Amino acid sequence: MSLPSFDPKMCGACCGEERADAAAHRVRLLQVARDLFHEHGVAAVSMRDVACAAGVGQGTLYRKFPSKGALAAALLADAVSSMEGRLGQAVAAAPDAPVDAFLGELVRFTAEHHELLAEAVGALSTDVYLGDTPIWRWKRASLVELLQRQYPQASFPVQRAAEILLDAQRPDRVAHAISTGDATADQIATELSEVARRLMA
Amino acid sequence: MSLPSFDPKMCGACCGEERADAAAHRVRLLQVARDLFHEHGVAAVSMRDVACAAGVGQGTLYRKFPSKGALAAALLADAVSSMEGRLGQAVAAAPDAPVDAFLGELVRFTAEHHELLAEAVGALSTDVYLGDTPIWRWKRASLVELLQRQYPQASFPVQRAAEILLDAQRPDRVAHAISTGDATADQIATELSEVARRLMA
DNA sequence: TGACCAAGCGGACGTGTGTCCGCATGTTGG
DNA sequence: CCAACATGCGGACACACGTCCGCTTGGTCA
Repeated sequence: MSLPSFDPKMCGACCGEERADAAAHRVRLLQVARDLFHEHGVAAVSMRDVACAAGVGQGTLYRKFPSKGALAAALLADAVSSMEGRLGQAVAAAPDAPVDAFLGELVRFTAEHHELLAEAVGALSTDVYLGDTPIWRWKRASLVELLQRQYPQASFPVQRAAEILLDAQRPDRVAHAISTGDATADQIATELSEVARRLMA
Repeated sequence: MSLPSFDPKMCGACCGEERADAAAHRVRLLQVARDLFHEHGVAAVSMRDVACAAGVGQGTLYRKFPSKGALAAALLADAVSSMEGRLGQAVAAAPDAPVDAFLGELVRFTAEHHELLAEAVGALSTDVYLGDTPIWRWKRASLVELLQRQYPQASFPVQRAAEILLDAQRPDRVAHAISTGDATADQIATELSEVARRLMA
């Protein structure tokens, strides 16, 4: 019984094969976007900036990444993959409290990548409700799995518990709390563990 | 000991007196915006549309309402005021379970005005974290008040409990759940009451 | 009543996201 | 090696939000 794994392809490429030069453009675009976002902040960098800095036209950029949110999601995909490793270790290190370990990793992840996360959810169409992003689904599935493992006899619906725990760490709120010194990532994670315990008791 | 009251002026007008014609423009703009939003949906109506339909220039519209979010907030202000009435009655009718009554009203409110709510929070600057809107502060203050009343000996921080309960009814999620038939407003409210009870127990 | 002035007005403008279509180029079969 | 063609490219374009500044007009005071 293992955690659901995250498929980066859900975020980046579309279907079909890419021409060799197109693939090169893709990696350069990701690289340039990562650098620019890191240097100036996500909100301050326009899609035009990214395209120019990479030496391609806007159309090319939008062909690879249909929106700024998709670009952010593609950048997040790497981070998620690397988190999966730490996550496995953390869960293995605390076999009787996997939820707490997971929430710890997740809050840190949220705090570190809150700008990209905000961009990734904010740019979706309004029919699909905003949280419904591949990364979010992966988080929820993992959390459901761990909640069931840690609280096998819970009397509260696990799906909803997972959603509540995820909504309680909205990127903007986490970032705000940490930047103003109201709380540290670890404090937030501990608090969420407590919420989980009370919900699932 | 009474609930905090919501001040509509926090959402609409700026300071100072308005010239007579300007006040007339304000009410016409609100009227026109309400109608257009109702007819075509908030997202499909541009600020230019509103200004044109009201027969004024964009500058005039933006003078009254500095952003589309502010316009949405001004429209919400009425709804909040009218909700305050029902809220008082609901709380009075259930003196020993005011939190549950409040959550019921709130979820219905969220479901009904989710488009305006999304617009009102989505259009804020990114320094201030997104939830920090007058309406949201009013909701949290009221909920804190009622939580303390219903659960005077809680062992969980009331502020955080209130925030969790509010984040758990994100407009997009509530609207999505209801429109797909996953849940009714009353079911969501009941579930949230249960969350409150478990958190505050 | 008339002149003065600040408050108000309106649309041109700047910047951002995302679309479109004619043109270039990598790829493949002969 | 060359031709033909699909894939990819790039920038002009459409449209949105929000700003700015010169002109207009309601209100007031002599």
